[in-house]
Amino acid sequence: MTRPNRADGLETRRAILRTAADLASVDGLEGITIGRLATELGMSKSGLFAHFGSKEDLQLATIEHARQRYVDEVLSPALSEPAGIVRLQALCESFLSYVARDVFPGGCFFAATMAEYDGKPDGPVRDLVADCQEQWMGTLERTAARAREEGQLRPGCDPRQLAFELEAALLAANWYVHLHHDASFLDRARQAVHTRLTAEATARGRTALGSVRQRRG
Amino acid sequence: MTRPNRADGLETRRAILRTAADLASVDGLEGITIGRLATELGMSKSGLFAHFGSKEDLQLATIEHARQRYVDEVLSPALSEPAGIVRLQALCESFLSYVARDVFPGGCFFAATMAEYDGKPDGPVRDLVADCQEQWMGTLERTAARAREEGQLRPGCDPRQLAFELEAALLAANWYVHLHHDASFLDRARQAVHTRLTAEATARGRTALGSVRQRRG
DNA sequence: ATAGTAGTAGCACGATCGTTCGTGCTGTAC
DNA sequence: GTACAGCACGAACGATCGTGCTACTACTAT
Repeated sequence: MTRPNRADGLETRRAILRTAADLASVDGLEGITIGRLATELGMSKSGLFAHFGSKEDLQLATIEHARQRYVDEVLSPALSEPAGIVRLQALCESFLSYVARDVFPGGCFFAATMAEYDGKPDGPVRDLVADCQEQWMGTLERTAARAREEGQLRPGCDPRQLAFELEAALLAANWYVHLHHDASFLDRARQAVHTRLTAEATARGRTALGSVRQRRG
Repeated sequence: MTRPNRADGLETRRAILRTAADLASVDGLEGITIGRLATELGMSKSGLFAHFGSKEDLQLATIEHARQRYVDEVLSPALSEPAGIVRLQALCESFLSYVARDVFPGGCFFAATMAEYDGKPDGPVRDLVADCQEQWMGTLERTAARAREEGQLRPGCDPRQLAFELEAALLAANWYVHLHHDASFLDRARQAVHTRLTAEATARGRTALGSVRQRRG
């Protein structure tokens, strides 16, 4: 049995947040309970609670933890691809892979929390959730805009509209995969992304996408 | 003050379910509380509870009530349009209108409950929610299939894929309208539906869609 | 060796959860 | 007029909620 060390606090805190994020992806951020969380981690309610000033603080910290996990699992891999349409495609595929890999047990953490808070009145938690969502959509949009600048997308293409439609397919896949226990919805989303991208792509854009596919195939 | 009549039971039950569905669209079906519901309706917890054998029964009844409202507000209006691509378009527009009209205060009831239960283990409530979702997607799919039979959609068009992509746009609009308090996402979805339908439509299909648009001015 | 600090546990609080029970009122049926 | 069914109520149950307060332990710094 390891005794608590000087630096165990941060370690414990991390473990709490990891478990909290996992639980929240299933039961929602409001569904998290200090008691359940403590039981899950084999510690006392009060011991756990002492790491946070309030449940709201815990929720906010959980979101930040999940954001970091999202960056590591979805954003970072895709950012190694060249900016433009290839990266845009990579972002979509990265998200679908993240869903397929069950990075969070209940599906995408942010999809779950967005759905949980979208009808609720404003508040710190809701605001942070909305901010995360906005940031992700912004990434898609900026990547699409860059692709258009590179001449890979039609000049008339609306980056925000394209981001909206891509994100819609990704979100729908996330829901249906879990709701119907059917991973084939990931391929439906891939199909949708492919259709949408090639429809908006210029010849140069299609070439860029094609060369990636060849490099991988 | 009205005294209870012989038939007041059903009336009260209906009022309970109406309020329960409204609350659930905001806070989720698990977020419903007998106490809050009773307070909201100005009656006692026990009096309310007596109408249902358990909270789960209340949840199931709430879903059935919401399903009826959905039929009235979304399905029925669209079913007066001629079968095929016109009806498919009408179903999408009907859904967007239903979101815009705030039929449920927290956005689409079924989007909210689907998101709430998609990561949870099976159970009667989850199963019913999944069934509702499947039925709606099935309606979109069958309508698309019919449109293809009518020669309004390309022979190579996959009705289920099309239904998935349309539904994705509708769902995304539902989330973002409320999350960002920005009704313009409804137009984003309209744009997506239009793009998708015209891309899959034959000349005959486009004519059918066009004549409707003209008829409406 | 001593004081101080970080981390955890124990215990208790008021509130609220879903649920049960007994009671009373009202309108209908005999 | 009396019995009954339908409906709602208040009180109370054990459980769990978020949140404090106190005490103990292990480590660090002096």
